[in-house]
Amino acid sequence: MDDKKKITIKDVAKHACVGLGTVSRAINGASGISPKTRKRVFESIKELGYTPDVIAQSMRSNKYKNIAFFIDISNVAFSKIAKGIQYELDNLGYILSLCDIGDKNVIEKVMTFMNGRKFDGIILSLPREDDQELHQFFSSIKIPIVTLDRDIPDIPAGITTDYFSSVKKATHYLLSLGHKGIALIGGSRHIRPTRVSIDAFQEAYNEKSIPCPEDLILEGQLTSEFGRRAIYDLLPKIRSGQVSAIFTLNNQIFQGVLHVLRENNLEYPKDISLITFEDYELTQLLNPSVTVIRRPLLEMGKSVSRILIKYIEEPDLYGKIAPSVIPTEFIIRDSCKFL
Amino acid sequence: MDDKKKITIKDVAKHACVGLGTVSRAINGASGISPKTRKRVFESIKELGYTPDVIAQSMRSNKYKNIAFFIDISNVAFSKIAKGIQYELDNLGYILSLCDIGDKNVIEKVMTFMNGRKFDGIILSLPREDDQELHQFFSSIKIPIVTLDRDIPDIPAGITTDYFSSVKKATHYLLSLGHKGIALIGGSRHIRPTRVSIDAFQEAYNEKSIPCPEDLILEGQLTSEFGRRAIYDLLPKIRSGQVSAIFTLNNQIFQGVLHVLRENNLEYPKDISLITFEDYELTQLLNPSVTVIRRPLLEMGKSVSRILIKYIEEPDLYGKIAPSVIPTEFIIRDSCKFL
DNA sequence: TCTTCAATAGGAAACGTTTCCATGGTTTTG
DNA sequence: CAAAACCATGGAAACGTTTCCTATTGAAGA
Repeated sequence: MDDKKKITIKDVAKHACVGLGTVSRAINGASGISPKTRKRVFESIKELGYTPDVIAQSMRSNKYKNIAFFIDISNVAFSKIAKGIQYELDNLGYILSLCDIGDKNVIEKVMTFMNGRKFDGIILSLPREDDQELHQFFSSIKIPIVTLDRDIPDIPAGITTDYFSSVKKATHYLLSLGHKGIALIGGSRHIRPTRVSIDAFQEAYNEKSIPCPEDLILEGQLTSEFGRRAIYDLLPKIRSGQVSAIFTLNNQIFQGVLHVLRENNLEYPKDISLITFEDYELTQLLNPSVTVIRRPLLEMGKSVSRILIKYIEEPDLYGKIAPSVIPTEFIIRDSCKFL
Repeated sequence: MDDKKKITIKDVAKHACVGLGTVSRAINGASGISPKTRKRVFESIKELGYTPDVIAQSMRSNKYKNIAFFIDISNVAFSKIAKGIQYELDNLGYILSLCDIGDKNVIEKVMTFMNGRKFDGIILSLPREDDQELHQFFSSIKIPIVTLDRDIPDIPAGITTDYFSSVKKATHYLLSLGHKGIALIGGSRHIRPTRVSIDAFQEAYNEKSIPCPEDLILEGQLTSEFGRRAIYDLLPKIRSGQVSAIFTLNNQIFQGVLHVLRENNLEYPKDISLITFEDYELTQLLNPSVTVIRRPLLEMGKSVSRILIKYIEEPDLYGKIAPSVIPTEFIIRDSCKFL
């Protein structure tokens, strides 16, 4: 009935007997308006049931209250990170728009997604750090961008997870159990988590003055396929006792490894010791349970959002805030045996 | 340098020596423009590197190319469904905006999320179907809404998963193995998947003329806490042999159950047989592997998106398209024993 | 050849805000 | 007490489109 016409700022102005600008100032909490008038305006707003039109607001102000998030949805970490991001953005009054870059043609996906759209900021978790085309594309965008655990030139990191200390601790743990032949299966050095983990792995060996078996550091992709292939190649060395432990750097690789071990009737920790990244239902409920490095995924999501929003609201700070360093945790369970 | 000013439709018009309306018509593929002119306009667009301003377009056209998706992010099904939705929306030129309603205050979350925002449509996966407040809120919204596997008055279902036949098949399977005391642990009857599953469960018993043990149908929430509590109460009956199989209706309940079984040194399938909903890394990699009912999550996401977009683009059809019926699959693995 | 009609084109108005500028009133200052 | 400074206020202009109305053109019909 009475909602046949949309209520606009003009109606509010008329109802409160003030000018357009005054209503706008009241809404935006701007200065240059007396408390008395502001109160009157809010009364009219309430009485008329007025809600600002966000599109019209965006049009004038170039603020969209909208954040784009690029990530590989297939990673188990995704859900919890997304939950953290959504939680925090909601608190701060922003919307989360999601783009999956789990499949091959990342640049194409990114470009069609961004095409003509308006966002206030971007959270980026790219599958590799050295893609020139992508780097160029994102450099050409003039809004705040932060990475989630990636080192990309010209794009500040929102958060940075401290893999180094836990990986070193985990490696020391294996060495102290008597393992010498530890195979490390990860992504590529072009991605921060893997790169840092490899460095820590090597340093752990060095600190114990044990030569690090470089040929057991297997770089590939963070997929179960790569996990399967890698472990398959290792089977002879496992059987000969040359390799007695496997350290996988993400859940997908871990799952691939586990599959092949099963197929070959190899049991852990009897035949092989296991450590992996990412603590989730699988590592907890497997029997025996699996020793892991845990990242606080929810907190990572919240943290990265907070930094991005700060950059958006204070553009002068852009790139000047040190990324939050997120601690990790080494959790010993039952998947490694004493040699 | 030359990008100090934004290129607008006016610049294109000037460059192509045509009027504003003509450029607009060209962009939107509208009629009333000759092929020759259209070509010239497109040349200018390309030459100037013009991209339409989506905000200004939205302002005039009331189209936003933006879909809101409400779901409990903590459910394992979420990732794959989201992947399917994002994939399809991307194809159709829409953006996916995500809102987590996994925590308690659903209505509050929904309202702050929607507050003043503009979407073309909504995909809804509510934690219960009988929340009056929510129902009222969504009824007051005048854009297309579809549910994901929920029966909610006045809101058409986008898809509907066929639980009935697989649950019946699964129950028959257990009965044929000699199990009589099967405990069914699910959510509440106020949610379609659980309701349909209970019906199928009962019918399976009836078809075999075996009295259905109504007291073993446990309704609660789809959480691991409820799973723990339910199984805990069942322990005496398991030990006495009164209950020999457990059928859990979602992954979170299943995980809770598994935890308690472990804590009590009960092994499956030796001490208890298990069947659960949702096929994922855990059910595949557990040893023994777990017999499951699988839903094609990716396809569910794609399907529901397609229907929603159809409703958006042809408003006359709203509510008139029968929801896609999504089949499920019963996969027998090693978690049930022959009594 | 003149009239009619359809197709194409141009551009003003409108969408609902924010921002800026001008105005008038009040307070401060010397 | 006059001048200066300040503040609240109203409203026009602008943001970049789409839509509608009007004008022009050329073809078809008589």
